[in-house]
Amino acid sequence: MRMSKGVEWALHTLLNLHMAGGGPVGNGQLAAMHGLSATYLNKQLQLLVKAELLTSIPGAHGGFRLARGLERITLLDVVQAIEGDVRLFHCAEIRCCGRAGEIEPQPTEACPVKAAMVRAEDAWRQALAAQTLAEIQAELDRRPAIARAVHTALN
Amino acid sequence: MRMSKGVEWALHTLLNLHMAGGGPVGNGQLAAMHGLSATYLNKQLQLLVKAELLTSIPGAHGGFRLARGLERITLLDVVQAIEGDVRLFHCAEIRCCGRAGEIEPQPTEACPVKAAMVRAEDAWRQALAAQTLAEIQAELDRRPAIARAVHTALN
DNA sequence: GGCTTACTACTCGGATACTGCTTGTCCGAGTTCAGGGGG
DNA sequence: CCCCCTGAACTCGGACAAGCAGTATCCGAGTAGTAAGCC
Repeated sequence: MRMSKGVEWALHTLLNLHMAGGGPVGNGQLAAMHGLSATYLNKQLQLLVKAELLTSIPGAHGGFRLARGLERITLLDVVQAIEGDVRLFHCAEIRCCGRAGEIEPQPTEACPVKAAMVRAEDAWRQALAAQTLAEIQAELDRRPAIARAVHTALN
Repeated sequence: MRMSKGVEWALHTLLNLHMAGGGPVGNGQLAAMHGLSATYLNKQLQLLVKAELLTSIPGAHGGFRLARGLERITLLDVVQAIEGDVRLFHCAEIRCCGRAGEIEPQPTEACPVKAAMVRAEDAWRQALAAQTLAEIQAELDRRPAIARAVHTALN
């Protein structure tokens, strides 16, 4: 039960794209920014494109660009784009198998175990959806020197 | 990012042990209850023993027994026992690698990305810790016939 | 000199191997119970 | 009749394979810029 490291890569890369200023930035530069594998980062960025968080510009001087402002991108958007299905607990309905299935073959009500786990996961998802990348960027902006350095490094 | 199915197995088995009445129940019977692989279920139950949620009685007529009442077992206890480390997001501190590392080699403050993800996970863990198995059992007790059937099946 | 055209370099995008964890299985150590033999 | 001993059956416990998702990599398709050639 470990989240893919692609999520961390995607989050930092989205922030870097914002600090870059809006112009398209190539995959190679974005990877070099954090010493990542360029080809694998590309895979993650393609997922972000598919989720319509990024737009890709092919050809020379192409690259990736934010599809919308950071204030319109939540943590849940990023996690969902990279991980796909964000459900942690998958109920296999084992309560209807084996001897328990003989007792109650057709589940008349929802599984209480599943319901409890879903409640907890909803709290997680709501917390993810409540935080936008703009808020994280605001934290980074408390040290403007870094933001400026990133900007020059990517331009 | 999928939770081990051992969590579902453990939750249902703990509830079954409660309905069994307190006497030790063998691993084979517990597995047959839901048509599970007995040997693999045993692996999960050993984790619960190590977490002190269950006690094991060796020898003939032995088995597993709840170490404490359901009202003192939370969902977080079970998830933590099976999954071990319950942190979903592992920050690799990539902000200090590559060219970004040249800008800020020594992180003076906590990583805002990590902090945001941890906040969301804390909401999840709190929601897990807030729900006990006794509350789930209360839902099941709304149909006493099933609880009785499980009791007789395990005795 | 200006326009067309072919070439090159660079980009994204999907198809292809490798690794580690989850899942599943097996066999051994230990304990309890039952039955038989002896006192 | 009671006690002891031996055996067997059953249990847990850890060590040993198979499958699959995550990880990493490579190569092809496409586009923009550039430079040369032609009008």
